[in-house]
Amino acid sequence: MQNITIKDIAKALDLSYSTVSRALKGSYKISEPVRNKVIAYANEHNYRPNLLAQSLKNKNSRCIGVVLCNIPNSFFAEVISGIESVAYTKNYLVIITQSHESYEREIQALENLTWRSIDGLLISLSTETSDCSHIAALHAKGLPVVFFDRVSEDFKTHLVKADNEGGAYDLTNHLLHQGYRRIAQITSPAHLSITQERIAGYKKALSEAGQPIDESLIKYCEHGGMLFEEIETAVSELFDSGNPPDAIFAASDRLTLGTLSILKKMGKSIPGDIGMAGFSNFSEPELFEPALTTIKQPAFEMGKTAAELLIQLIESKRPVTEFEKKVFPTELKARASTNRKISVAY
Amino acid sequence: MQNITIKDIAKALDLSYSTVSRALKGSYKISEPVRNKVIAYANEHNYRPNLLAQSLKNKNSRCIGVVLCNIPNSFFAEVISGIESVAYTKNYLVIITQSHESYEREIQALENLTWRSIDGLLISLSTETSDCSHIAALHAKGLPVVFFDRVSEDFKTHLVKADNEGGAYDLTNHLLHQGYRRIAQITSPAHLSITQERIAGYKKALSEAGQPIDESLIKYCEHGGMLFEEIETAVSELFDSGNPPDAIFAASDRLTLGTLSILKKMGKSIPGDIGMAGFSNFSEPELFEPALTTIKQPAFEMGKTAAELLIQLIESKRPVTEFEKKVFPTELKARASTNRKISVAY
DNA sequence: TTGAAAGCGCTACCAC
DNA sequence: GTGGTAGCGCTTTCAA
Repeated sequence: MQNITIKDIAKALDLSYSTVSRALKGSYKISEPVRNKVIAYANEHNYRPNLLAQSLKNKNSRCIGVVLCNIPNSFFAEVISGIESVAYTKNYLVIITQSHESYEREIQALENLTWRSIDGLLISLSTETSDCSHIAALHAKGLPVVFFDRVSEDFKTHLVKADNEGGAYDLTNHLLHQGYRRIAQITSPAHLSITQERIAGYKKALSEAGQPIDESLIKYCEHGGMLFEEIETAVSELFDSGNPPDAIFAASDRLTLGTLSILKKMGKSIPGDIGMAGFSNFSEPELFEPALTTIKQPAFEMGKTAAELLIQLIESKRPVTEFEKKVFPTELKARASTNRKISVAY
Repeated sequence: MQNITIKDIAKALDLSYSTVSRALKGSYKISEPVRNKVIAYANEHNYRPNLLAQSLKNKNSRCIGVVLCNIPNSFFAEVISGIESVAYTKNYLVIITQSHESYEREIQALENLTWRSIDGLLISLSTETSDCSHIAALHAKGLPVVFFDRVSEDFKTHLVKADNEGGAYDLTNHLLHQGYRRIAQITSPAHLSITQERIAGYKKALSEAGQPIDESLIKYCEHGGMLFEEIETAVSELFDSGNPPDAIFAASDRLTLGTLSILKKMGKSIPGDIGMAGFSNFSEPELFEPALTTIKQPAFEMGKTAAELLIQLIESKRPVTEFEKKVFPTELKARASTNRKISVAY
């Protein structure tokens, strides 16, 4: 497992360590022939600088840390691909850690990452996180941070998110156009930015259509659907109320699949008895029964942009003072689950 | 971003570096009072050893590298969770890299990982990989390696896999019991261990049932379904032959979803026109139309075991000479997609 | 243009 | 038990 080192090259070529080091870095203060000789030898013997030693010396690691709720989630899995695509070309390593929607584990993940010395952080907050002081502390110490998806507006840094309000607005409008009137939203905890935005878009569409807003139709899942039971509770509360909804709009990937699963178990006919749609990045929503109407976020692009902004921050010579807030449009794909016209009883 | 170091502690407590270092490691050669004093001071000032420095010195990194085809795949996503669950408790960091089913990228990923100094490697081969000399080189240099899922039998090391033959056998048997007779298999490239095993199980079941084996019913997808077109080609070849199948068995997650999608696009009635089932770890296969019969692998357990075996290898004092081959049973879940009795025309 | 040497933070060997 | 010191591989002053 041992690689050739600068010392080996120096010895072989009868040069000093520093000369070799400089030649390898392409310093101008080295004569052509020496530089060429060193580089040739290095290539020939497959020299690779020891990153650990470099990092120790330079106090950087060429690693970026990612904290998100969980990998199997199709939205985040795509985001990761986006992040990796740029990290790969810029020669950064991506270290992914999962918070599993727990504030505790988010803190642990962060500690672990900083302990391992990362050059920058990409984070999407866990559903439990309302206090961001653990992140603020790192940010204050100078760690570059970029938020994506579930962001905090309290930081002077870049933000990457989807147009959650627009997506929720589009989806609610679509449901209204299909003739649904009592539209429920099953959503994440109220303190999350994404929740607030998705509710705002929903209310905006209802208001514009002259529809009443019934707060009892909005069900918050405190663990973002990590606990299947909380989705079950939300759904049964909706149906057990005297005035059940005629459509459900689920505000995240997990909530969407969970709700669909519960509705089917209850024997509800979709889209006849009830319309069903939600935010989801699952790759094949048309395979579901019924094919699922979704709001899709450009997850790959979001990951890509977040990573680009972060690396820009990391590599910037002078302190950055202008920060961007990138908002990506979402895409509504109407399918059978909200289409009363092709409704089939089964 | 600066943490307190051993030197700071030594200075503050008027001790030597080495004493502090030893006290922190809980060495027996340190007097109680000194040790306690050091530990108290360290805790109070939130001392964290610099891992980079430790790694440089000890020539280990407490990182394990993982190479797999791609993260969004539900099987691998679960495997990752399993790996992380043990890495987390053993205090290892998991670095995941994707080969995207490309031999080239697998080599690059491996180079990147070793350059970053990992203590051990968990790998599932890409579909393109038939020559394992890149891995053999690292293994020969002393890097602990554990194969999972798509393994190579050419190494003296631990292997973790599913009972692919048993799973394929069970599924084929199930199809036979449902009355299907011309059962096709859409599968990965022939050189992969998983392919060979899944075909063996399939053939065994057919033979035992006295059914003929028709090689033209086995379709290999050279890229494991990464290219949607190769699945389309496979399916259309099956149907365009004079003698089409009455059931299809897809041998991986991606192939299963791809095939289902194509059959639906073709307007085939499942399970009436054709039965459909496959290997898949997708979390909600009952949401599909029709609910999908699957062979599920214990992905989490497999990841967990692979990581445990790897860490055992890494931490073993003496050279390990006895290697394990862990084979995990698969689970057949029969659902509507292979059930002719509840077949519905639509 | 090149070389010597210090030091990043840590561990381990050798004295005492 | 404790302290001094060398060295992991690299970069970077400072001299020459």
